[in-house]
Amino acid sequence: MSTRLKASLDPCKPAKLLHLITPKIAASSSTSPWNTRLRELANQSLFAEALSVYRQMLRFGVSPNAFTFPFALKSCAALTLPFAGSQLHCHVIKSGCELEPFVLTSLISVYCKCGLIDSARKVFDGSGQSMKLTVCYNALIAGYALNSRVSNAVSLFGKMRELGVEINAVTMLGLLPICVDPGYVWLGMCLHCCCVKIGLDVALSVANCLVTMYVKCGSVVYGRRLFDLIPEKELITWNAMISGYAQNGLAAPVLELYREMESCGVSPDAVTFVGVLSSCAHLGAHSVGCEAEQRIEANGFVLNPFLNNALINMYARCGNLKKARAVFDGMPRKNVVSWTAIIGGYGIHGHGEAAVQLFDEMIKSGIKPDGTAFVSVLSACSHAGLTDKGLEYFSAMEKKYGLQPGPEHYSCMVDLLGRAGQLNEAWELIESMPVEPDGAVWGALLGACKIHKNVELAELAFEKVIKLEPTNIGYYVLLSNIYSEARNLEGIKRVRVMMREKRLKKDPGCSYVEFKGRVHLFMAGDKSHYQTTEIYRMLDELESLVQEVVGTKVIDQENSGERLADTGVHSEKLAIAFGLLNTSPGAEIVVMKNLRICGDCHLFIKLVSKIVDRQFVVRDATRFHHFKGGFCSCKDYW
DNA sequence: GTAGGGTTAG
Repeated sequence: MSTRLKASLDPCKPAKLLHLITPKIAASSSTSPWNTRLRELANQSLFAEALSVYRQMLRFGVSPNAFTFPFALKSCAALTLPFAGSQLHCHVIKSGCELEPFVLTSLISVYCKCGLIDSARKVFDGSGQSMKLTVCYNALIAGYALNSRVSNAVSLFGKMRELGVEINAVTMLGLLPICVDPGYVWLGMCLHCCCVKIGLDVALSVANCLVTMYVKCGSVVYGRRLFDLIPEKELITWNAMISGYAQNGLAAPVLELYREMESCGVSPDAVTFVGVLSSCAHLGAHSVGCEAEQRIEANGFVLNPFLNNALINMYARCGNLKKARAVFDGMPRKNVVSWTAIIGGYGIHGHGEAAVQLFDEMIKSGIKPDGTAFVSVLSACSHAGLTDKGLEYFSAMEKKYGLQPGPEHYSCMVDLLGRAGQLNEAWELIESMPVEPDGAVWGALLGACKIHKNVELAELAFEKVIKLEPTNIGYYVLLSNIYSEARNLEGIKRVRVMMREKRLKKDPGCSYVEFKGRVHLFMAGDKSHYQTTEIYRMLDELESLVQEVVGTKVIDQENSGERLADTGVHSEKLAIAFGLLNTSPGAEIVVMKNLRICGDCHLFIKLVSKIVDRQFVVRDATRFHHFKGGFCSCKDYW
């Protein structure tokens, strides 16, 4: 027996156990009172304590029985103790309980949860058919699902049907999560029908799981339809839908649903707040996020690492780097997600040096970076112009950390080289890619061509990108703007014809400002806001002030000459005017935009900032902002 | 007196 195995079940010192077992239990030679205590502890999720009682029981010479093992095994499973689990298996065999269905099922489960799926299968196969109840199948199916052995889970389900073993709600709960796999969406639909047929859909847990399955497949609409049909929603139901919206980038519906949930009298938990915070990060809804943080503190969820990571992300994305750093520094145990969030935060705001420093610190602290951590540091390098540093990291990725760069890393590198004017190197890098370049890679090259006014290469990049993403309007606009700067009217016309043929319309740009816990959203030329008159009056004043300073009206490059669309007053200008109208003189005004900020607006805002002596932050949210469900009207927000 | 399951961050 290995020393590790021995240590895992070694009896504890008696002093430690005083609070766990009463003298009466200690004095008893019968198994029953020990089992009762074991059950109590396991049911309260005090698994380490339950195992202590089990060890003590052996020490006192009390024999475990079929009522002991399920609780002891469950504790091993919860604590992921494979050695203790296999040692318990020996005890089970010794006591002759191996074929007790309850013990059998617990054994399968403990092996599955510890990742020893083949041992679980052996236990399953070693028992007679009559011992195999639905629960045994359920435990193994869930185990296969947990260990990503999708086809094994599905074939075991087939076996159940073939042998006529009863299928119940828990069978479905094990199977439904694997239907998120694109290859098994068909199974998900079949299972849904199956649930309805045998009436399992009324079980709240199954309904929750179905909602999750649909939203994880990206079908938020089906998920929501099902959600609306559930009459008595519990916390997990709300969380499934809230997390589903959050994962699909539908931030505004998350906040709506969160409020609805509260008005239904359901109290949020840590999972709810993770979804809410990530949506605040998407929307730049700083004060909603702060409000959520207060509630998190009031509810005692402060030590939850998921929540802390979500808080870092939210503060960083909302521009409050100081607070993000404070949360990060306050975390007793930081994982790679915590580091990635803070590095990404510094990167987004152009603090490349700080991001790089943090990345090095992370490595020093012994945390191994993953693919996402590299995305955040590489994009930080590219935004801050740290070309050499970025190249260094990129080469270390594979050589030092054994991580195969994906298209997302290559697009960062193309962006990095492209911004630095090394267009040929960027092109060569794409040519050398061992993986197929995606739209973002060619798109990064196209973007670089705009900066460095290289029409010839832009045409090549455009040809490639449009094959991969023929309906992405952004690339047509980019090429059109490149032609526009080169005064190539023929080119502009060609792009317009292509867009017309494909029936593409420019996505409406929108900007938004957060004020008193509400997000105020403006489209270009928007006149639906309740302060429209004041806003336009304010803009008129600003325009004349700017005109006085520069002597001429700021030329709107994007909208002069050949126009792609009649956009009216730019949305960021409306948002700035709204901010000036409603915030106190010293306060910084943070404007978020879903598309890239156009050069004309940039100039206008810079000038206004100087003239009125106010600090503006206009965030280009293209890199992380998704309105997949289409644009919400302003009314949805106030 | 006992077992199987669902929601979570970059």
